[in-house]
Amino acid sequence: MAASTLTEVARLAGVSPATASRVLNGSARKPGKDIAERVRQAADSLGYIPNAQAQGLAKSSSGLIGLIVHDIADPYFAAIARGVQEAAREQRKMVLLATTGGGPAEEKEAVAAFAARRADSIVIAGSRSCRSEDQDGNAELAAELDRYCRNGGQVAVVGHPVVGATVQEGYHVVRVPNQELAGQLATELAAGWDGGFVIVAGPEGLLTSDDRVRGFQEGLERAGRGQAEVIRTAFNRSGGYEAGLQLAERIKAAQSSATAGGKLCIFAVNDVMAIGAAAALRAEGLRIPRDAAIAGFDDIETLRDFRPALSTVRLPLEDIGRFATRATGPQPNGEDTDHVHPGDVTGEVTLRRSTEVAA
Amino acid sequence: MAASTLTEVARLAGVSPATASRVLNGSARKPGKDIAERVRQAADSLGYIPNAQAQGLAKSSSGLIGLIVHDIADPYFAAIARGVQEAAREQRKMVLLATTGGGPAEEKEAVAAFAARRADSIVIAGSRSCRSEDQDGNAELAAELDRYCRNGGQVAVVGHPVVGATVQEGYHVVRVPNQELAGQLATELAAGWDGGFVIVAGPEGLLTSDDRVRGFQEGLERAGRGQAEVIRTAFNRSGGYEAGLQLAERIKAAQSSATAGGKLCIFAVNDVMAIGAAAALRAEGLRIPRDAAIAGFDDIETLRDFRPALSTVRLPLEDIGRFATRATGPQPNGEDTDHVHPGDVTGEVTLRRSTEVAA
DNA sequence: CTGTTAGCGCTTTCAA
DNA sequence: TTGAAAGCGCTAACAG
Repeated sequence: MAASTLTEVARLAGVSPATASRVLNGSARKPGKDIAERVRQAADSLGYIPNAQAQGLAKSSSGLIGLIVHDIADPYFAAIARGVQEAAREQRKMVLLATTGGGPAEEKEAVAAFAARRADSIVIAGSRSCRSEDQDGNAELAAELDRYCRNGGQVAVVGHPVVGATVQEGYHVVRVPNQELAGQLATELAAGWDGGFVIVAGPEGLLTSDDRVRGFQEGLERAGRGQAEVIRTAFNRSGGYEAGLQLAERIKAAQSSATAGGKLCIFAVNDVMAIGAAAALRAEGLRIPRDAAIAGFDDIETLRDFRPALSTVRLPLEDIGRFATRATGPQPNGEDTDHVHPGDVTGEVTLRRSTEVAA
Repeated sequence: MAASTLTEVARLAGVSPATASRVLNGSARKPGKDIAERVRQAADSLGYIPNAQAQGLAKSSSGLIGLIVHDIADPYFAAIARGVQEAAREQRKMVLLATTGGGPAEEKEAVAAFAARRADSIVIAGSRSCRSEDQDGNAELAAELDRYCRNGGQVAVVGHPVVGATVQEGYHVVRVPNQELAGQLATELAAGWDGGFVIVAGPEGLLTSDDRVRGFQEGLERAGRGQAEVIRTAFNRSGGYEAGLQLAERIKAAQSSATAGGKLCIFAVNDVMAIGAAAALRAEGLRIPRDAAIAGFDDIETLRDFRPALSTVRLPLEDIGRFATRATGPQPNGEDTDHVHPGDVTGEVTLRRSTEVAA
């Protein structure tokens, strides 16, 4: 009743398990054609499926790639996951998924679980945090990762290195030029906007958010504008919504007062927050871009049909996942390929309706 | 350098591996407190992480749940995946992800891969197809699943049973009342709409799509309306977009002709298609609901901020994933709980702006 | 309660 | 080229 084993196949074919193994799985040595055929027949007459656990045990490698995300239902992570999945398929590996909600403690657990499963590599997506409350967690995570690498594991992190992680072999970082791109966005926005700016950001210490804020401020400065006010809130839709509510008040107040001069351009540090903010403004009876302009970051695919179309920075999310995964995989076998960066992440400022000045 | 083993821990603690195993992993028997402490200390002084592969081999079970989706970046699947992930965590298992693009052949491969890894259970999301081209694939998939179940695997399918699968122990189906709900949607829509209806559907043979079409037609009939025309296209955004382009032509023609009487209400069999169709109409200069009404199905979370708000049928996607996963898990240990359905999937018609008749 | 002894299914030297 | 044997790390009978 139980799945049949290599030994059974071997017996049926009248050969040793060793030979059967050599035939059925890729071995350096090639058994005789006749024998090979017999084994293969026996194998599929028994419906033989190799036991990956046993193989893994014997070879001490599992063909598994661990992926850590905050939330797989978040389109940002889902897009990255797709890329990871594709790259995994290229390497003929399977992906193990862990959802952590973003806490380093859970991430550490996920790494340990992956290590236990002897995952060949681990991809960590999702912003790092350097808040003091996360300090211990980060340290533990770093330690766990360290150990994993020391035992031969490969890890790739999207965005920033894990805070406190020792640089070492097997540890890759796929850098995302959040700061530069946010700067560009600010520059381009400033060129067509003479009102004020306000930034809707995630909690201080969230590295991705901080980078984008910093970059945006720099861009503003380069454009000869003053620093924008920063509103800190949750790094998700509802955070954006709350901030939007606040801003709506303010905008309406400004409109009714005689001061009504410069309109506000809101930069939310990611698309999902931007959508939340936009929803709040709309709920308060404001229109975009008539009453306020708004821009996001990421260019989430599912959100592209949103109207007014959201100005944002396109990030090649799927590629990011792919690159990260490839970085942990076997070295490409091409010759000149090893000093070519396997993938430099670049983004693109994409201005759309949501930040157009009224005609 | 390599991860340390149970044997090493045991040696350091001065006990037998068996004892070490008993204290470190949940065994029925409890070793003495003093000994237990020694072992535990040894374990974390060595940074011991149990080798799940070895455990799996020995216990012949892996703590893995395989999840099969068409595309993890599709918000529909991402939402289900989140539910699966949560339920997996409840069962202290990890999820293995396979993305198939929807073909039964790939699905079969995924099942085989899961079987090779000795996944404890498999959850298959994504519409079944009964198109003739998929017939062979379905048969093979069914056979693979069969074998998997016979070897003690648990499988849950979302929506419909795999075409041709023999009903048997360990095979669960989480039914989704697509047809009924589509019927209700049609009824409610018909109550407030006196124009015509047209259905934008996926390819014939896609069971989910077919159910929704059938249900909608029935609802129309019950409301004393004639059958709606069905436009077949791809079961995704671009399918919706194409259909939308066609319809836009038609609508504009009707508007310019004197006939301009009944407006069109478009029912797209899923939200993503609906959004695509809406985008096409908009691109052609039409407005919703002024020039046409439109409704979808699923109530995808990310799409709720879309304007005009999309009328749709809310499906508890996350619960669906959860239920499916739970169905494959250990029986709940409560007493009366076993004749209580672990989860009946129900949906809810949700009418919003996109189908409002102009005031 | 603890230790000993076999495996789980496969790969891989090492001989033949 | 093939087979025999040892072992990957852990669990589970069975003894002690």
